[in-house]
Amino acid sequence: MSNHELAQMILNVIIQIPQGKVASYGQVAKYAGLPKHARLVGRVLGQLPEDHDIPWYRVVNSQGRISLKKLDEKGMCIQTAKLLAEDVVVIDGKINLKKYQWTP
DNA sequence: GATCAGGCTCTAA
DNA sequence: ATTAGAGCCTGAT
Repeated sequence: MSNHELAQMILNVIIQIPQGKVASYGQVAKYAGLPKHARLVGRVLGQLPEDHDIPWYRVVNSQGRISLKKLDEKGMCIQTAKLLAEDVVVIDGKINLKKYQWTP
């Protein structure tokens, strides 16, 4: 299958994350039917097309932390801000997964 | 926390 | 086509 299809599947899962909840990369990968492709999820998000309704900021790593690379300080800021705007408490780039992890 | 190893895709040579 | 390096990860040491 093409990488684009792959991206579609992943995005399709991500857009189903309800407001006020977050999901981990591995979780998204799993629900997209890609058990071990957590890293690919991150990659796809990084290469996002311009025409997206993707709440990428609701996707964090398995430890409830924001995994953006050092270069993306701004992106990280935006992500925390967006989450905070949705009633998700983010403290120093960390989220309480107990409360906010998405469980379909 | 920090480190290691495992697992998987992408890009470039 | 094969090889090598790197990446917005994960689970265990």
